Amino acid sequence: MSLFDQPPGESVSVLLPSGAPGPFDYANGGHDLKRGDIVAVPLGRREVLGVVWGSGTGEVAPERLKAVSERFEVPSLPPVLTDFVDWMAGYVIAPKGAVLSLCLRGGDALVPPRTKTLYRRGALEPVRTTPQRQRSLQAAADGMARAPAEFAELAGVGVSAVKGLIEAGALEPIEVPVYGAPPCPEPDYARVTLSEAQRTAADAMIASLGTFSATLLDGVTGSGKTETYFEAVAAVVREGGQVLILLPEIALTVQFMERFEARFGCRPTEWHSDVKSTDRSRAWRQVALGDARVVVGARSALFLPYPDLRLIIADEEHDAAYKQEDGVIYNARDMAVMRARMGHCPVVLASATPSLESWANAEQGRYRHLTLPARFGPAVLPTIELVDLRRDKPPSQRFLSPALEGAIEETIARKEQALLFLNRRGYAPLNICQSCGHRIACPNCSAWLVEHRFRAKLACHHCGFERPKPRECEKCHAVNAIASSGPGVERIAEEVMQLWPEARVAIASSDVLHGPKQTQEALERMAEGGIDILIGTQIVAKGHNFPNLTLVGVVDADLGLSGGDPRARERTFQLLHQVAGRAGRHAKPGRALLQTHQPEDRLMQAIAAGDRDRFLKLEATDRERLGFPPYGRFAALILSSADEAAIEAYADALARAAPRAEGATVWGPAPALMARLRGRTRLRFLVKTTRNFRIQDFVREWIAACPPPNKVRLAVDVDPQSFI
DNA sequence: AGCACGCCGACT
DNA sequence: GTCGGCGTGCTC
Repeated sequence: MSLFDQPPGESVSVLLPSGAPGPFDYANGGHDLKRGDIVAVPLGRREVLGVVWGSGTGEVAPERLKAVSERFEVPSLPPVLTDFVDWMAGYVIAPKGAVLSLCLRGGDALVPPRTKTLYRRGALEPVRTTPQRQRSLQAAADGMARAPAEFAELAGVGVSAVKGLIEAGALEPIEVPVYGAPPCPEPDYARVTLSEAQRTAADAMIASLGTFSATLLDGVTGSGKTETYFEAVAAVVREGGQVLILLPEIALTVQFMERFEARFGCRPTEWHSDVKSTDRSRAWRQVALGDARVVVGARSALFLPYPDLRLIIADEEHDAAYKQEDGVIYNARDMAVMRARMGHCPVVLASATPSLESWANAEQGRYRHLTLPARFGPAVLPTIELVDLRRDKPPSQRFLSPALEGAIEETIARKEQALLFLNRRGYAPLNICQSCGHRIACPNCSAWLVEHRFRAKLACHHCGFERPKPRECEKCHAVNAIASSGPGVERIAEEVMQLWPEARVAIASSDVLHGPKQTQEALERMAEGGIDILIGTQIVAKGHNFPNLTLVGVVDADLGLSGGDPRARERTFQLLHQVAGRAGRHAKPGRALLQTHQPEDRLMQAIAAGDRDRFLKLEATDRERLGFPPYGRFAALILSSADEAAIEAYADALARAAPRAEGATVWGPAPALMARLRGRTRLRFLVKTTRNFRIQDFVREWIAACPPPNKVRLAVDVDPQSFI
């Protein structure tokens, strides 16, 4: 696949990573080109980047072809990556160019790196020798290339003595890139003692190297999943291959890097959208050259040009953040499985609360299932209790039940820490006029405006619209009648500060903490005991270890339970499990209180009983009965337009054009989850098919029969997160 | 994606 | 009389 049959002088097909269609044919311009080569080509009156994709299609007459203008002096995209782009574009139903663009986010990696001149021992002997020259040549005897000043220092001579040897040709210059290979992780840097279960799991992963397989590494928080898969990482590094470790979000990388360094003696190559452009281009190049041995990154790290990838790990595989929701819509965890398959290497999916898909795959034997049962070290699992809000009611306009309030009181009296979890930013999610019932909504989106009292604003969490809180109702003009309804983290903080004025209280949400660095700092402050009561959104749910945290209170465990979306239930379970697991991770026993209106729901029962598998089994049974994933397949078509008439006309046409096929059902058009977003109307079709149905072919055929008009944007979401 | 071409409103 | 709004269409 890497070489063409054609002699030079023939045409090549070039894929453009822009929104332009393509690929386009070009004359090869005298360059020796093969698939994966990165080139510059003329397009219209511009010069754009492209990647050679194959031999010319011949669709355009040879005399009308323009020629490739330049072949960049960078490593080509490896065949496995170009093949992966082809496959993925077909799977997610996106233009190939759009998928290719994910592979070329290497900043300025295409500009050859700057070089510096170093010197090493040359062939010539100096005509005259002096003691200084002697010592300098001794220093150079090891053959290493160094800067003149380094030789001078090493030999204890002046720089001019070294310059003399350069002049005489005894030291010869070589050009080296300003940055060389990154430090290589040392497989045996730190001594690790693994439990028997960890050892068994690690050995199984190591034994699987060299061919494709998928493994679910399943272990409760603190069971030592990371140490376990680090053993497989070490094995690959020992053999000289590359490893990719995917994390669902960049906030987790900060802590992960330190952990990796403690185990391997140096930091891995980091890759995510927050990595600055110089570092990006360096990383891209080091990966392409095979010098970067271990890459830790978010979704986009999957598209780096690894020439020798031998292991992929997707940590926290259940995390919804693996799903890219705009541009090319894909789930990086699923794509990682296919990337591993195409690269003939194993993929390890790690989680304490596996996604139902991965769990079912493991149950059915498609994935290897490695379980780490016990908590590692002295800690015990927290006891989880349900607080029935129907009986244990908070006082009016308050949100902490007497039971939770009492537990917090005891905790801070013992000088221990409490975490209150509420996955809702701001002060109040809704503002209602008490006189007429009017609710203040976003003018651009179908969403209520959320009150942010610290900033004294009402804000839309979807488009960024902001306004001050009005004194007068815009509908009935009643004055001072707008009441805040429901709690956000700010409101819980207010309640906590009233109840315990002397306690040190902090809020952790994305409004307060800007970026991974600030988040890390705040969570370190918590870990060091600088906070008594932390009130946080899901930002606090993951990854961090708080030794003195013994109480977790979930203010509203029912959030995400209404609406009947099975995936939302699954996510609620994962989040509650994760957040409850924050309590008592060290020597002190922990306790979690979940405030709920539906303690009899099997989700709540399973959480309280710590019976994850029973929950998964029951949910799986439901999904199987309904033909929902993983027992069936979904694809969503999302139409959006600023023009109401245009979108409705197109939705009608699409509905009429829907192909009929045994095993496929089309629902819609229905208002999308956010029926209005940023001033655009959104409608959604949902295709549901049986498990082995070729859903992509169905959707492609449908769209081809009825392409969207100019004013309407159509996005296809294969395997959507939401089933309703 | 860019960038041109083209066909209608308010300006020196 | 033109300058410029952005809808439509093309780029090998």
